[in-house]
Amino acid sequence: MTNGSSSIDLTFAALADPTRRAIVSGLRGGARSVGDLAAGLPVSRPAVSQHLRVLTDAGLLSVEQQGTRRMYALIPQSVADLRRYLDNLWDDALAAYAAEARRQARAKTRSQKKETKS
Amino acid sequence: MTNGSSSIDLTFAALADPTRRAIVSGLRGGARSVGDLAAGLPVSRPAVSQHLRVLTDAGLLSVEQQGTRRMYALIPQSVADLRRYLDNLWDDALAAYAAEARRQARAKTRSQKKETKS
DNA sequence: ACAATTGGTAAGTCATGACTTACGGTAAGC
DNA sequence: GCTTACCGTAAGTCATGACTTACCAATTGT
Repeated sequence: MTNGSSSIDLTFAALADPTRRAIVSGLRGGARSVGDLAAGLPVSRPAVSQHLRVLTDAGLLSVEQQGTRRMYALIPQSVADLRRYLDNLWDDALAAYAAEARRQARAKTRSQKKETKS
Repeated sequence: MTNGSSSIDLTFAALADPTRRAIVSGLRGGARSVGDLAAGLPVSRPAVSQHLRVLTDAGLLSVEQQGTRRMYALIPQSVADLRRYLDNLWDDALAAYAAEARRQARAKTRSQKKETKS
């Protein structure tokens, strides 16, 4: 249990690329076809296909064949998983931060007593 | 307002690397020195220094010089920012998902009526 | 059957970045 | 003052991955 970053690993790697985050943002309004997505991006359609592959492998997108087109859509659950990962990080960081604040407060009090004494 | 990914961009890029996420995880319990962090990682100390630079530039970590050592700590606020980004993504994706579910339900109803009729 | 639309795959190029060793610089201890 | 501990930076190597063009497969409509 050193870290449970099996699927989280793929997710972060997928969202690291700006073009892929643009694709994800473009899918916030619902499912879209590959050509449709590529039309709004500064890269070629094959490049978009490759990005969609990465995002799908990471479990972020779902595909559905509709005639000759393939409709890609965001999977809300995957975003929820990422959120949970950050929630844990946030809780721990906050706790550590609070503990450190208390520690510094104690140290300050001690040094003040010391000054008063000397 | 096409996208507000100025700082979010650096954050995602920073967290894309597994070693850097390991560093962040190592800091969940509080501040630690460079050598201390490097001792628990499979890379050299200079490599850790470089990672710490990236994480600090992304606004994820803070540094504090203590004698000859430099203590790095997680900044909770940065994690909170990331969380907000995902919250927006999650809300939109959920709404689109729900809308799509309704659309499919309508389409199914129509096709069933059609079948009944024919 | 055939042409057109749509999109995935292959092969190759090129930039980015993660890592190493070597070095320099600063603060504590003798 | 000199050594020791700690750490950032420089320079160079090497793997990864993002992108391109070219090609191929599948579906739709005439």
